[in-house]
Formats: sequence, C-alpha cells, structure tokens
Amino acid sequence: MPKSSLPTLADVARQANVSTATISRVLNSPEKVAESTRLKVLSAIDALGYSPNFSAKALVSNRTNTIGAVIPTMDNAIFARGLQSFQETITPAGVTLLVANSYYNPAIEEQQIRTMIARGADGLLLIGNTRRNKVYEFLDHRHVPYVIAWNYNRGTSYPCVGFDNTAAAQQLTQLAVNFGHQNFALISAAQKYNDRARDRITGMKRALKDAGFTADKIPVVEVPYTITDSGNAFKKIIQNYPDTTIVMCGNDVQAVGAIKMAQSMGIKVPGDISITGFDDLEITTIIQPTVTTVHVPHQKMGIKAAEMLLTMMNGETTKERIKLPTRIIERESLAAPGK
Amino acid sequence: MPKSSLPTLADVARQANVSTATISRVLNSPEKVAESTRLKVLSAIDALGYSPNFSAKALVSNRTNTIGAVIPTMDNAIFARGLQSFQETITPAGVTLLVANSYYNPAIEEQQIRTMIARGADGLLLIGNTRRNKVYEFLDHRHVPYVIAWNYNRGTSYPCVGFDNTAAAQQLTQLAVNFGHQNFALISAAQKYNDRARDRITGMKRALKDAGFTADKIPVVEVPYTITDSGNAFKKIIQNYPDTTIVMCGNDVQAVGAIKMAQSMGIKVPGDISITGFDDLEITTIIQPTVTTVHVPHQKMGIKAAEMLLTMMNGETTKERIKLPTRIIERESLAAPGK
DNA sequence: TGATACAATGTAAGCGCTTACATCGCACTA
DNA sequence: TAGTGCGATGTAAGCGCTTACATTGTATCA
Repeated sequence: MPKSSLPTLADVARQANVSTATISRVLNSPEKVAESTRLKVLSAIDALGYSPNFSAKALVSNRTNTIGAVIPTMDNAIFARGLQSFQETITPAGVTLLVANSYYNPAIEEQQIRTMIARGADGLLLIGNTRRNKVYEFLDHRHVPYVIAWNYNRGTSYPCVGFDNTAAAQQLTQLAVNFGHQNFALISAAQKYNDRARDRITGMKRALKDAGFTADKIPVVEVPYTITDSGNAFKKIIQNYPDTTIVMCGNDVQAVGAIKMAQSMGIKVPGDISITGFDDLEITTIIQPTVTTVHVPHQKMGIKAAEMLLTMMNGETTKERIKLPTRIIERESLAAPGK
Repeated sequence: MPKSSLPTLADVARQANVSTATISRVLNSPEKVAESTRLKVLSAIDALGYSPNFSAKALVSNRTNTIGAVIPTMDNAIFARGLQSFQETITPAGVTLLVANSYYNPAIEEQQIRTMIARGADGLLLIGNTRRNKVYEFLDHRHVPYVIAWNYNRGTSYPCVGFDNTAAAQQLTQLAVNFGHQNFALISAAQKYNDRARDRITGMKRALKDAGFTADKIPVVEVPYTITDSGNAFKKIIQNYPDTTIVMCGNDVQAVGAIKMAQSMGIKVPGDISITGFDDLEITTIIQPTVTTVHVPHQKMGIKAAEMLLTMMNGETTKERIKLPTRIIERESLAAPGK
C-alpha cells in the first residue's frame, strides 16, 4: 500500500519560500501571520493539494479529535438513533466518531474500551453501568473523559445522562395494577450484564410488592430482544401460567413479539391478555393493537451525552449527572383484564 | 487535558534493560527475539502498564487500521444493520470503524470522505453512486481502497457489492401488472441524490412501459423515508388520482406510512388499494396487512463489503464487483384490484 | 538619532515509534 | 586456531508535525 508520497509541510514550505513553522501557523493560528504571507502559503497549499498528516499532528498535540462509542449493538433502534443524534452533535465540533460493539458482553466491552483508548480517543461514550470498577479506574488514570448513557444510576458518581429505568418501570406497572391486573408475567433481556433490563425488572417487582403481591412468585423469562425469541417466551408463559392476564416486556420489540404470538394463538390483546413494552419505538404504533409503553428520550440522550463529552474534552471537569424524564404512553395493548 | 505522562517505549526499555528496538520487536515480530528477553520485556510492559502510542505507530507505519464508513444515516434500519455486519467482519481483523453521515447530501458526503482520508483511514465504505467523478479520482490518487455498497451499477468500474435495484423493482412491478393493476402511483425518496431510489423508479417505469402503459403519466411523489411524510403523500395521491389501485413505495417505511394512512382514511388494503414496499424490513411482517416487498441481503452486503475492503487493504487489487440476489416476498398488501 | 518594543518569521528540538544497518558473541568448520 | 555465518541485540535516523526560543526588521518615542 504505497500511499504514494503525499506533500508534506516541508514541501509546502519550499514551494511558498517560507519555513515550516509559518505554514503551521497559517493553518493553526492565522492571525499570527501577515496577510501577504498567508495568501502565498494558501496558494502553495492549494497548488500542492496538501493536507496535514493526521497521525503526525496527533502525535505532537496529543489530541485526536475522536470520540469512541462502545455500545451493545447498532442493530437496535434505540442505540442507532441515539448514536445518530450523538454524532450530529459532535461533528460540527470537528470531532469524529469511532464505533465498537460489545454485544452486551462486559469482557468484550472492556476490550473495546481499551482499543478505543489505545487509539487515542479523546473521550468515550459508554452505555449503562455493568462493568468492573477497574475500568473506571483505568479511564480515570488515563484522564480520559467518559459519559455513561442510557441509565441514571443512583449511588454512582460517574458523569452520566440517562433516565431512571427503575422508576419508569415501576410507574408503568403501577398503571397496570390500577387497571386491576393480578396475574403478572415478565419478559426481559438477560439481566446479568444489562443494568437497564435489571432495573426495569426491579421497578416492576417493586410496584408489584407495593401493591401487595408476592413479587418473588412472578414468572420472569429472559430472552434476547427479538420478535421470535419473545414470541416463544410468551408461549411458554401462557402454557405454564394459564391464569396470566398481563405480560410486561422489557422492550417494545419483545412486546411486539408477544403480541404477534398471542394473535397467532388466538389470544386477544388486550381482551384476554394485556401486553406492555418499553422505549416507545416506532413499531409500537404500527402494530395492532398499538402498544402501551414508556417513552424514552433517546435522541436527547445522545445530544446531551455529546455535549457533556465535548465540554469535558475542553478541560472543564463537568461531573454533571443528568436525569432525563420519561413518560408513560397509554395505547391499546393495556386494558383492564377481561375487557 | 494532560493525558498524564504515559510510559513510552523508552521507559519500558530502561526497565527491561534492553534497547527500544527490542521492545518494538517483542511487540511486532516476537520470533526475532530470544525467549528469555521476551519474557523480561513482557513483564516490564506489564509492570509499567505500557500500551503503544497509536499516533506514533501510525505516523511511522503509515497505517491506521481504520476503515471509514460514510453512510447516509444510521437512522434507517437498512444501514444500521448493514453497518453492524460490516463491523463484525472487520473487528476480528483488528480494524476499527470510523463513521460519518452524509444525510443524502453529496456535498456533505464529499466533505466527510475528505475528513476520513485526512484521518488516515486505510479504506472506505461508500453507499451508492451519486457523487462527482472528482471524488473517485481523489481516492485513486491517494491510493485509498474503497467499496461502493447498496447498489450494483452497470457501466461503472468501481469495486462494489450491491444488488440491481432497477431489476428488482421492475420484477416487483411486473408482478403487480400480472395481478391486473392498471392505475399505478409511486412514492419515492428524492431521486436527485439517491441512485438507489432513482433506480427503483426506473425499474418500475420500465416494467410499466413494457406492459404498455404510458410510464410518463404515472404520478411519482417524492418524500423522505418517514411514516408521516409517506402517509401525507399517499393522501395526496388518493385525492388527486382517485382511480389509483396500487401505490408502490420505494421503501418499506413508506409502505407502512401509506398503509397506516389508508386505514385511517377508511381505505382497505389491498381490497381498495394495493401497496408495496422495498427492503424487507421487520416492520413488513408486523403491520396488518403484511407488506409485499423485495428482500435485500443487507447483512450479506455488509459482510462482503468488509471482506473486499480487507483484501484490498492488504495490497491485493481486487476490482471485484459483486451482485447479490434479491427476491420478491409476496405477502398480503398486494392483490388483484377490487379483491 | 539611538534606544525600545513588538510583529513577523525562522531555527531546531522533540513527540513515540519502526527499521535499516552495525555490532557482538558464539557455534561450527577446516 | 583462525575464519565464517548467523542469531540476537543495539544504534540512530527519520516519519510529519508543533512550538519554545532566537532572530530580524520596522515603527515609535524621547
């Protein structure tokens, strides 16, 4: 791969008959250079088609203008959309996005974080809070700013922008209780390495407990965020717990899977069984019945996270922690049992 | 942002009592170093928590192990999903992904491409073919390998991996003709800067012409890929062309928007009006009626593109051009008129 | 008119790494 | 024993840039 020999600062300097320092100044602090010189240099740059070597610049300035994002997967609308907003915010600041996926696996995530750091990322966007303390120490030690998004964690002190998964889930469950439901079942993503999923379950159980139910007896099925897996989970629930009147899902995709399966089994939603989602993805209004869910400000989260990171990269030590509001979206899939 | 003073090669060398060259060898060609020395060096590296400086390495080796992807937007499942597969393929090869969006705007795209190059991307993933020749010349001149994905273009010679949008659309339209439809209307994304959209329209019109229709008279409404915009487009079509029996959309999201609007207007799909999509997104099976569409191998495209790029980055000059097959997926939204 | 200040530019060191080339020491051979 | 070859290691020259410091030229003032 001979990247051919591209013109360097020295080439431009020769062409313009000035020193390399002057070229550098024209590029980085033009006000320090006389108008006439600047013009001369600019035209030399143009003539040669010069463009500064990124690596050299990064080496000496210790800045890459790159932010690394380590997200679970892009194949989930909530992250794709949030990342899009994130990017739209950092691009105007001249910062570029480096992306890696963890597949909800902390070991892989840790590896990816190290990769990002090794590549000189000036900042990091991280999702949720399921990782070893060692990682934070590592990051702090390297003085790399980072922001935790998608979850607002009490009891931690990392800069973060998210929302209270627990409270939102609790609130939604409370609503279901008010509708008169008594026999709950939950479908969730694997909780072990996913604090958002875990918090949602926690919130649901908390509401149930508050309402006087024996939360421990509520069936919880853990499956990936896919329509098929969730459909199967729903089927299993109905078979094992025929009294169930409501299935609450940790995510809209799972809710859709459950609804689809219900319909194919001849079960009416919400007539026979109510189903709820979480995230307020577009599909919740496409399917029939539309899905009662929790609206989450994904885009806003991406934007806020970006702004915080940008601030921190400028040396200001924001240890800000932003809790964004969520809200229950009542649609058709949740109703009183038997209605 | 004092990145604190991280240990350098020299530090490790001092600690292990060898020269910097030896450290470098241990890292890059261990077989050239004696076992005992290697162990000594490794433990020094470990003790110091050393990790090589990416910029310095890149500067001297002229390699960043980075691939840049310039896609229209991540906020569209087809790109998000394709990019996910793309990434899954390059990661094991030690290559990291740099992402930028063009928002379907060639000027922005060009800017982003230059940014990627300036950052030393070793390869580029580009979508479609709507850009000035100058860009290709620029890329060729810099010897940066690139792959055009999402469209297979006859008449060009760039390495690409895609599918024949024209043929697929033509085939789908042919099917509609066979069903007996006579009054067509099309909903598309803006064609000007989107060759995929353009090709699909071309294919549709070609089929219509072949069937003896006056293709020029077919109404075509251009709107963004959103449910709302497409719904409005549908409404407009119905108002202006009440005889319409089928609305063919350039994308599944648009099809969903049209169906939703039809239903809210009391129009039966496909009874009163048939509607078709393109891409075979998941939503096509969630909505009722399910959407007849064209299946496109997004993931495979991402994987193939990654493989090609990886090959080219190793110096092999694959000018390969891969045309992936598509296939019509017949579902419920297309039927004979009046059925 | 000579001293002073400051704007414009140049000089050169050094960022952390790779690698061509030089050096060293030892086993092997004649 | 001297000569040869080779594996293991060291030396040092850059890669292309930024920037502290040095230098130059010119306007300003007493």
